[in-house]
This record gives sequence, structure tokens and C-alpha cells, in this order.
Amino acid sequence: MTEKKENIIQAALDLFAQQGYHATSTSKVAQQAGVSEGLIFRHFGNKEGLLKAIIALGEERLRSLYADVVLETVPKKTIEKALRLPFSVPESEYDFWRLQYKLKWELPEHTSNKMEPLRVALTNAFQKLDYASPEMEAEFLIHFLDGLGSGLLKNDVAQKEKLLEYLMKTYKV
Amino acid sequence: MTEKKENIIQAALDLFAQQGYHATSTSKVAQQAGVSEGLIFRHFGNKEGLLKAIIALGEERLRSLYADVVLETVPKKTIEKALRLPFSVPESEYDFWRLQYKLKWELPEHTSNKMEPLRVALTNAFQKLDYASPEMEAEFLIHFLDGLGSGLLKNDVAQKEKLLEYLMKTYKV
DNA sequence: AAGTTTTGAGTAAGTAATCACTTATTTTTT
DNA sequence: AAAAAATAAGTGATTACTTACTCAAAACTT
Repeated sequence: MTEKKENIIQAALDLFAQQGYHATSTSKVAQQAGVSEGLIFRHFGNKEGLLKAIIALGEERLRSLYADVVLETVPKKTIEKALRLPFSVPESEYDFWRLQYKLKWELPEHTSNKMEPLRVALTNAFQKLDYASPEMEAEFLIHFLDGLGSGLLKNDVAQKEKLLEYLMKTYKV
Repeated sequence: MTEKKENIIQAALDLFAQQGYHATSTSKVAQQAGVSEGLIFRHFGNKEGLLKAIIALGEERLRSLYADVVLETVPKKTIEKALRLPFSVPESEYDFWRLQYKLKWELPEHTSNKMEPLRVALTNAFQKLDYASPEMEAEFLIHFLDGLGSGLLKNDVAQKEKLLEYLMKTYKV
């Protein structure tokens, strides 16, 4: 991975996040990266190839974000870590995650369901804690976390600490 | 509102929903609507004007969707109606709502926070029912409903009836 | 080690197609 | 006949992508 290739990815990350994939031209990406436009096509084949590189990056970072929750064996801690997950993302990374959310809607065909391992881990945790409907409990929580993540990225969540406090109390963790 | 103008809106609705706003050209909209391209600009001024007409339509339909929940005075029923809301949307309208979700990410500047009246209604309902933290309870539920809506539109929800059942039990409504 | 060949990174200047939008004119409605 | 609705045929700008080329470093040959 040469320096200029990394510059291209970083520029595309920035511009796709700000304006969206379709609204960003390859010439703008080249300009922001300080690179000739042709180099984008040498390295990535076409515009979609550049996008796929970025999506792959997102999936990798999502996996490593989940890893801590999924590998946890103590059920209460699994749930606690899941609840803390959306709040644990630093604001400096919001642009990056906003792009991933955006792409889920802009290009649904590229979107694998990355939530699955998290759902399994939560279902197991609720089961071990003798919840009546572990599967539904996990499904419920997954949708909440998805909605909360979306809300945080859009700055739609007013009192983060109070909400986290409430969650800890509700789930007794 | 002439027939051709309605055709334009319907075609734009379909195409924007399928491919996104930026990926859809005015010429394609005209073609699908069976109309000359110039007519779009006569009626809507520019492409963004057409988009705004569609956004206004979405806000109106969202308001009427919420109305039943917001106007309900019996607290338990407010909550029940809110929980049923995402499931009450017929699949034939999924394209329309998918577009609204998509636009929230693609053009956040055009997106007012339409959830506010629902949040107020839910907070009041939880308060009347003597919940310990009515505000947080409402916030929690709003994010869940948002995530659930997103999940339903992406066909990410496996057992809808079972989930609704679980919700009714959990909230005792 | 010196000389030769190959390769991969990079660029400048194109390409045809498509973009949002305009203008002049014709058709339809009232 | 006046006004409104609709169209056909354009406009320059921008799109994703290609072509023909340079240059430096790596690999191979002697």
C-alpha cells in the first residue's frame, strides 16, 4: 500500500461521508488526495472498486468493535458491553461510521448483515440469565442499539449519560 | 395539480427510492413519467424543487401516521399504538418509507426532527403510568422504534408477530 | 559489479456520454 | 383569443473512464 493509494482512500472516506457516494466525483477525490485522476483507476479499477475497498475497511472495523462483546463469556458483562458499545465510539470516528450507515441505505446490495454475531452472543447471554424470551430480548436490544447508533451519529440524543445510566438500571448490570 | 405533474412525482418517488436522489437523473424521471424533461423544470423549478415536494409529502404522511398515537389520551393505549406503529405500515408502502429513511442520511440538511411529537406523547404516557424515568423510557422506545422501522424496511426482522407479542407482554399493554 | 530488461506507480490530456437546465415553439384548456 | 401546459431541441459543464506516455526501482543476465 503506497502513500498515494492511502491518500485516495482517506480522501474518498472524507468526501463520501460528507456528500455521499453518488454525489462525489472521481475527479474531486483525486483533487483532494493530491493525485491524478487516472491513479484511482489504476489502483481500484473503477469507482465502485474504490467504494468496495472502503466498505471492506468498515466491515473490518465493525468486527473489531464487536469482538469485545462477542468474546465475553460472563452473560451480564456481555449485555453491559453491548449497551456501552454505541457510547464507546469516539466522536472523531463519527464521520467514518456515518458513512457506513449511509452506505447501508445507498447500496443495500453491498450490505451483509454484520449484526449476526452480536445477536447470537446476546441471545446466549439472555438465555443464561433465564430470561423468558431470549431471542426476542436480543432482537429487541439489537434494534434499539441500531436506532441509538443512528441517533448518536445524527446528534439526536440529548442526554447520553442519563440514558446509559437508565440502561444499566433497566438491565441490572 | 395536473395529471402529468402527479406522474412526475410518482416516477421520482419510485426512482429516488430505488437508486437514490443523486443517482437519478431528471431525464430518467421524465422518461419514466412519460413526460418531456422540460416539464419537470416548469413545475418544480429545479431538481431540488422536485425533491422538496417529495420530502413535504413524506412529512405529511408521517404526521398522519403519528396522529393516532399522539392524540390518544389513555396512556396504556398510547404505548400500545406506538408499539404497533412500525408493524402497521403495509408492505406496499415500503418503497416510500425506504426513500424517507434514505433521504435522512443523504440530505440531513433537509431533515427536520419529526419524532418530537411522538416523544412528548410517550413521555406523558410513561409519566401517568408512574414509570421511574419517563423521559428516558420514551427516549429508549423512540430509538427502538427507529431501529425497528429501519430493520423492517431492510427485511432484517425475522419473526414479526412474535416480536410484537413480546413487546405487548414487556410493556403490559 | 555492471549492464539490460521488466515492472509498477504515476501523470496529462484526452474520450463519448450524461448531467441539470434553458429557450423557442406548439398544443391544449378555458 | 388569451393563458397555461407541454414539448423538442438545444446549451455548457461535468461525468466515469481511457490512452499514451514518463520515470524510478526491482529483477535478471552476463
